[in-house]
Amino acid sequence: MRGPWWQDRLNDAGFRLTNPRELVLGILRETDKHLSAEDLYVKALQKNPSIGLTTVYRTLDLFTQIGIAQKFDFGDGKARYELANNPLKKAHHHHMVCLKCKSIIDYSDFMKEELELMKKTEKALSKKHKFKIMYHIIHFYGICNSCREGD
Amino acid sequence: MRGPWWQDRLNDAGFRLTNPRELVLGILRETDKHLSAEDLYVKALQKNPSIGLTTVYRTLDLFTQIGIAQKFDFGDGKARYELANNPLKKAHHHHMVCLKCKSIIDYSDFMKEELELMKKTEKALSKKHKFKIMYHIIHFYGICNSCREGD
DNA sequence: GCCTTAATTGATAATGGTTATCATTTTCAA
DNA sequence: TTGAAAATGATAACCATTATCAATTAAGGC
Repeated sequence: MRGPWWQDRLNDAGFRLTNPRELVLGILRETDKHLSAEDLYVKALQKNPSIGLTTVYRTLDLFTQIGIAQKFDFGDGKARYELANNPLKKAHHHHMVCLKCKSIIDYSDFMKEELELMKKTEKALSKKHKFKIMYHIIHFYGICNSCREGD
Repeated sequence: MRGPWWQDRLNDAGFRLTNPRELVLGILRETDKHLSAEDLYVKALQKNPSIGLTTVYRTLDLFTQIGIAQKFDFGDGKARYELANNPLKKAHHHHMVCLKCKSIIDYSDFMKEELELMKKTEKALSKKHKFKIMYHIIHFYGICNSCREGD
């Protein structure tokens, strides 16, 4: 019997869909933001006061490795996570990060062209390096408008 | 009087080209690897035993903000740095990162198409969001060949 | 050159996100 | 039901990075 895609993904990779994992997954599915491990832990506590921070970290790491979630680093010292196929998110998007204030802007311009190119590249790289690619990330780094004015 | 590009970049941004900065820059220019702050510090110590780790961090941050260097996070807990225009490096390249062992593969396939697309995107985003873009990053995340076999 | 002021530096301590450890609990299959 | 393996959670430890602050250095005006 096949379940929802994330369950299949877990099972196929040889892992169990446990309560804590389901909980974290549920939170990821409900938001359209980039949540940190701490963010997720706090939200998880509200639904299950016995969950541990370590488990949240472990779960996020697992999700990332099997392609359920994506891990981001925006340079502010803590990692952020997003569900890979988030129904609430604009289908596919990327990020612009301010090197000063670490603010993040999502954008989704030129996605069609970009997706094509990425798909092509991904295919070639997978083959060439025998690499199982889970996801890709594109970041533009620079200085945002308000930080420039502050000079 | 204009000096080399990095000096101009510093001056134009209102900063001085000091000894520690010149030292860090020299090390970045001599390598084709992704060095961590610690790596750079150790190398710097050999040439100037009085340099401080804090200064290395500060210098790298400064270089990143004014576009002399690029900062990378490959998920192993420490940031890496590369010179923006490194004569030793393959002109333009990107990275594939293993989510398990954190190994990094540089690649430079499809660079022509990619550069075109990025340039176009960059232009549009800069204008739309009044964002001064210093550099972009493309990462493919997945599981490398040897980590897959280890399953 | 000398002086003034601001920029820069470096030693140290503190911060804080993440991971290691390990005993306990849960899950799945026999 | 039962036993082995997987998963969990509390705690301690780790370690990259940043804050602090007194000391040093650089640049421009005189």
